[in-house]
Amino acid sequence: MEHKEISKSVLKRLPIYLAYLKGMPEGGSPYISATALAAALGMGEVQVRKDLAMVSDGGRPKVGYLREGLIGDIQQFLGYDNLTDAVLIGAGKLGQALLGYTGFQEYGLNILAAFDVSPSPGTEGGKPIYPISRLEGFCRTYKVLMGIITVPAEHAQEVCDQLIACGIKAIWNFAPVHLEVPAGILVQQENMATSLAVLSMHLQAQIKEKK
Amino acid sequence: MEHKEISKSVLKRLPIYLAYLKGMPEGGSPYISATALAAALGMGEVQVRKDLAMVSDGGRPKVGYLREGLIGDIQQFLGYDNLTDAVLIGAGKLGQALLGYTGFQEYGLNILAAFDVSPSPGTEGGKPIYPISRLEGFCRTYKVLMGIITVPAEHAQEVCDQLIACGIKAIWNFAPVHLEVPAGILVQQENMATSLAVLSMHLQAQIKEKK
DNA sequence: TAGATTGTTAATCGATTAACAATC
DNA sequence: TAGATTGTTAATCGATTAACAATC
Repeated sequence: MEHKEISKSVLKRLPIYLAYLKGMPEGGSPYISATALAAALGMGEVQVRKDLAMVSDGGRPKVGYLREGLIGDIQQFLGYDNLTDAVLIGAGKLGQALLGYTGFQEYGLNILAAFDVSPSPGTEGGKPIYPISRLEGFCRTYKVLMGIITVPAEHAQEVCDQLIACGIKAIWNFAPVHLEVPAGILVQQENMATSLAVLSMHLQAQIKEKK
Repeated sequence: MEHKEISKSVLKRLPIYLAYLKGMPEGGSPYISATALAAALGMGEVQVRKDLAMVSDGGRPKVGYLREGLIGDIQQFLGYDNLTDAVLIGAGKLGQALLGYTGFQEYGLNILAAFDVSPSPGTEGGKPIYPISRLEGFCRTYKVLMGIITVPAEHAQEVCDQLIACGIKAIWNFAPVHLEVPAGILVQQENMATSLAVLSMHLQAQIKEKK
């Protein structure tokens, strides 16, 4: 299916559908309707239908989508069928957690190695940890396009600049700072504080209500 | 300042302003304007001004906001001035990373303890790890309202149900599954797959362009 | 004063939702 | 056929942006 223009909000919902579809119990019907998917995920029926129509044309009236086919279509759309190689900078607790997480393969992400200013020698989850001095050579050799930043906030910009100098085009930033980058480089900010703010407000409202 | 109705999108930007304001170098002007803040963060000038107006009335024409005062206003608005106690379920890599992260205090979050089905005895980052059997007693004793789920996807719903049974009102879920909860309970989904999707699409577009 | 900045009111934009026609 | 489901077109809603008046 040809890609139409797609909004960021649709893009963010696709992995949610994908996770649900993959997690469905085997043995049931091989079909799933947008209606059923919407109900299971607590989302709007029309929204789901529209989203699915954007990535797949396998929908059949009265029947719905073939589950397997839909999974394939979403994966292909998201580019999960060809793995993206990435490097991770900062092998602290969070960095190690990400390194050790085996689920990223399913999302098309393949972390090749980690880099750290003072790497405790050895590997983590089967992935090597190198000194940061070897970063550029590594990135050039393997033509790495994605970098994951898990260093403390105060070093994030510096690391970011290094990654860009190494030819990286997409950055997944877990440090709670805004990164300044040239045009053409995408920064995806993973901001825990943002999520916390939403939760915190909810609890405040709860507590107030109780009074 | 009295709280007006606030949209989720504003709520998500406030912590970003806060982080920047806190990280500003000392010694400069004690004032900061919405204009300057917008420029530094690469955001719309009017948007920032409107957001700030929502949480503070310390803005003075020609001068801007007193940095200290603005920090205080945002923190108060987000409820970061009184700590929220939380429990964490699932002391795997990710759970340990969160337990060990000292920065949450700044966001008003205080993780009291972690729980796990088979806890390796001892503590992590000064926080105790208990067997899950002690969860309910603990939550009741300390009147905990927030739970953080870092267990594998297949156990997330079960843990979620337990937390709710313990009186928890807000859940921060790191497992990549949709949680079914009764009304009045807030689930904040921390979905890495979502961020990855955005990055993945960007790289695909990049690669295509190159051809 | 002039100019930078604030806060507000109106216009635009985009995404979600509702209504409906098409299909098996 | 009747009914469930699809996909599309139009209406609504909300958030962002633009224009402007107010202030020090």
